[in-house]
Amino acid sequence: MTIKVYNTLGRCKQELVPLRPGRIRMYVCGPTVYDSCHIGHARSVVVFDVIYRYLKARGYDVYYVRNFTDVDDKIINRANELGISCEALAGQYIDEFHVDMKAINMRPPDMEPLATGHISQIIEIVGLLIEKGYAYEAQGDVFFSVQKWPEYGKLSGRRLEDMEAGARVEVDHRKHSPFDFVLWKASKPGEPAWESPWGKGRPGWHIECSAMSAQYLGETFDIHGGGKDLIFPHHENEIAQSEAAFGKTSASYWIHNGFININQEKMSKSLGNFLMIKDIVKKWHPEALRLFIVSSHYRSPLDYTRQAMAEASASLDKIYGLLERVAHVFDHWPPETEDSGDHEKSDSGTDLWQRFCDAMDDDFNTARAMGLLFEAVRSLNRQIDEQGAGSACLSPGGRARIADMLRIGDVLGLMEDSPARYFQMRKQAVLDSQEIDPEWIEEKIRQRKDARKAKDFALADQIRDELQALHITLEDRPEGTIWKHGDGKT
RNA sequence: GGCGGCAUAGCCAAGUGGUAAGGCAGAGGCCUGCAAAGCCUUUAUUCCCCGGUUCGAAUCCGGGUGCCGCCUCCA
Repeated sequence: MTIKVYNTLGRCKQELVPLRPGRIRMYVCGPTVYDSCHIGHARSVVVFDVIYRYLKARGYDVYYVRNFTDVDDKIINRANELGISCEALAGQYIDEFHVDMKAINMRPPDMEPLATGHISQIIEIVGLLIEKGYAYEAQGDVFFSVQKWPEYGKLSGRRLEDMEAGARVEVDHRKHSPFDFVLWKASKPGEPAWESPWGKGRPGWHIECSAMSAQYLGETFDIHGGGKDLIFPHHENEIAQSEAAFGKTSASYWIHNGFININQEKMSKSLGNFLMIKDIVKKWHPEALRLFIVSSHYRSPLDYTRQAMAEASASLDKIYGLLERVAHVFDHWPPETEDSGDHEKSDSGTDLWQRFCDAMDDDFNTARAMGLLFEAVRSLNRQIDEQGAGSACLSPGGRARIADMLRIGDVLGLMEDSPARYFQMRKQAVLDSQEIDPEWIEEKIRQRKDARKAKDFALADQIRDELQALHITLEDRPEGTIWKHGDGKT
């Protein structure tokens, strides 16, 4: 079984062949830390988190690096506006980023380097590029000369001539070509600055990634990822400078995730429709956000709407509803499911994990994987129905299927809560949003129970309707009545 | 102007040559005092349009239409 990935470099699916068997080195462009993380960051970060988890689940030794860009124009501008130092601003948003990542169940990368921690490596690469004739200095700035690099444009599929024909191009007469980009920037007074052979300055945007990826993963590594928008110019420039400096291939596979729109509009400052991760997780379970993201293919555009999130949330309820039944059957969570180990087909034939791998091997097709997951949910619900409540065990096939489901959850970052905790959280959200005392609900349930006992169904139904209007749904179970969050329909 | 992508049921979304996954919503049924949850059945003779290739196309080719992204900071 081989994994196929869509490589932006070449624009086709290719077999994933690691540079060294069994080992994968991947680098993903992290955020520029000058503001809070929005849902677009969430998608990128979730997509690569799932890829990371999957490769590990498939037995690869993975080393995953995601950087922070902690020096650039936006940070400087913002810090000046706020009257604080760049370090303080960056530090604040790095901390916030970590809080957000934890909230959405991200596995931390193996390394999270800072651009400012790698100035000497950056200076070294810039020097190398000048030495080799790919870069030139002009009044303290150092530019990369795109005309000296014949392969410039190979990632984004652009040709210099085409771009020059139509693009709006800044006029900087020191540049040999309008598309030359800055490797090292002379600092203005008050800006962060480091000593360099070209005077006091700071790194350009792209060079940091060349320096950090080379340092932690080697000059050639396996996977380089990021958002689609980074293809040009960021990754195009990065690939040019890295390959020119080191004289070898940079990354084998370039993976780019698609964008998220909000109600079919691009997120933008002017529309004021930026959705921050910290706000989303206040309203929804973090796994609902993850499920929303993995429900479509990572390269497709994704439209965020309230309804789409509500559907993702309902889907998650369905999954946890099954887990709750499983917990009840086993009287235990997590259930004691003897892991089927090599996951060969058991008697009743669970090849769920294998089919999941088939989907994921095809360019990380998580949408197809979700279909499999829901089929498994249905089949397990059916099995539990057929056995009847109180039955203490599930067939070996059922147990293996549950084990597979949880294993899939480990990859997608779903089903990581216990069902009890999950529904408790959902209930708590109802209580908090309406300032309801749970004891009051219990009292209502007792009143309804008495009414039902007395066959006063009119009263019983009236109580239930009253609760339903408050988004509280009752379920009469053999062992008694429980309540769950509901949609408020009466 | 250049480069690239997308168009599948009411909505979301898989499916790259062999006869349309899955979720939500809807309808009917089982269960229930009635519900809820769960299960079962059902909902696209058809995949934007027009041609072509093929025994066979949502899938390949040509043309058209409509959306969208990038080319400037952006995940």
